[in-house]
Amino acid sequence: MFNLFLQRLRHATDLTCVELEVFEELCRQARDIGAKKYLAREGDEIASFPVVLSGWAARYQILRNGARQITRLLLPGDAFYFDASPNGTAIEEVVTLSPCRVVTIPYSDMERTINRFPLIGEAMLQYGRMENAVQSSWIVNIGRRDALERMAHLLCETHYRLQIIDGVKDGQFHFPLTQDDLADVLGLTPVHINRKLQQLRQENLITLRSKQLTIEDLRGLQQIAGFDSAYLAPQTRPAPAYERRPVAA
Amino acid sequence: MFNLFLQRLRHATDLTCVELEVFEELCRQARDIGAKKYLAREGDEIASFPVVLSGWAARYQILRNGARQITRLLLPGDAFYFDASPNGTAIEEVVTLSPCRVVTIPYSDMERTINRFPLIGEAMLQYGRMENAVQSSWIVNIGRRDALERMAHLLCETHYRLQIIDGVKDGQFHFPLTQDDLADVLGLTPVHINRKLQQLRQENLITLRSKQLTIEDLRGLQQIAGFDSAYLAPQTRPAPAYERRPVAA
DNA sequence: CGGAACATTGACGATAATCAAAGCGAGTGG
DNA sequence: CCACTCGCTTTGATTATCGTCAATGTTCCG
Repeated sequence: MFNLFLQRLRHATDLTCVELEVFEELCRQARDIGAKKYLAREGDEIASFPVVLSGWAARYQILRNGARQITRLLLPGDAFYFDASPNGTAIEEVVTLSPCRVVTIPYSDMERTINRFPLIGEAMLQYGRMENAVQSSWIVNIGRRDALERMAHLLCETHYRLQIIDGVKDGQFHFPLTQDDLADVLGLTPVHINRKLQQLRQENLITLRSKQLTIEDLRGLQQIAGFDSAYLAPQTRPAPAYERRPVAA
Repeated sequence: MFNLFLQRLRHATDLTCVELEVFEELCRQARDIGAKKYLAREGDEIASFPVVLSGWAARYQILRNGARQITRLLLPGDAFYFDASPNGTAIEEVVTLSPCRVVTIPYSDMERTINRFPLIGEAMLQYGRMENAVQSSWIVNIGRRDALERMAHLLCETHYRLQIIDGVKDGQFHFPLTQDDLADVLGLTPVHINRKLQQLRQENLITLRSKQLTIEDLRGLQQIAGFDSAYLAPQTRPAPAYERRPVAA
């Protein structure tokens, strides 16, 4: 199986086949995990570097009143806690939204690989920046777009991110989120999600049946969402020396 | 003047006086900037490392319809584009919300300092993680809290972040945001902000006059907000080797 | 076949947005 | 020193988006 985390990284920087193969090696023992499995509980120590190789997961927080807000979608190739410190404490939990294959890479292996292939380290920084950009765009999305625009924007973003890892065929892809999940991503209620989905369908923008999503009119969706993929695109210029930190062995 | 960026970093990791002094050196030529100055325009190249030494600024995005969403508040000691690549392109603009003192540190100086004092590099990683945690919490805040809770949470967060840099005296601090600014932080309208502020005042939780904010009842505010400062606290454990990347000279 | 999870529908209610006008306050210029 | 202005805040009336509640369908899966 091709390593999707690397493919994400590869989107950011040119990695050679050698580097890809080495990294592949790290992912020997991926394990399968079912849907709705809770993979980290609040307060757990982050002792390694888990990556989703296939399937979808989500990071979320729960409020006192039981409300849930999903703060990131983890698509195939995404790291659980890229933004967190190893040895740190998880303040956000992760749940799988579909059956997943997950690798847990020991930090020591990570280190070694980055040492041998600095480009991988650089690609990881790039990947981290993309994650940040997505976080910002979610704030804008939830803060300033109405329900329909929000949905449309999320679909455009997801479509784009899946394309990077060849997860889209003819504008069609696997979309395992329930309407409850969608509600918790977009800060709305399931009922409202339902109605807005119907609206998107009626306007022939999307088809969504049995977790299979087809973007019928990408332009139209992007138009509604005001979607501009610039924030998801990698920075083309090479990072300066001080960011290319080789890892101490 | 004491370097507030370093004080932020210092909150994360123990830095010695020597390190502080060296960094101080970098900030010789800070410059004063008035309120409502736009410090980066969309598409500008990020050619150096600007830091707010005093005053407040904000990173934001503008939508087609003219709506603005602020995605981060830059308090004294915060870096403009910590999450972005040097040589990258700014997709978010920055505006000062009060008169500011800003230093623009050349990346070369940055590099040199981090090389000499790896702890500073480590502290910067820690700082970056805190920024990410704040971003996540904003998503939760805007997505799942009602107007009053949102306001309360923002005030708690800001209060906490200012405390770190000794910016609070007796629960009182300078709060330069207009109600329009607040609206663009919290994803609401100015009119609604006004009404909710009055509510907080009536319940004797805060006093806000001529940009001076007093937290009259911190417990009460935290209670309303469901505020837990854990996400803002530094990770106590040392970072593992692979994150302590010394910078190549 | 039966049950559970998920999707859909309708009626109603609440929070927040919109529109528009009036008040306030600090700084400016005559 | 006072009137004037401009930006900001406050207020009221009305509207709309979205939430809530509850019931009914549908799909999936053992």
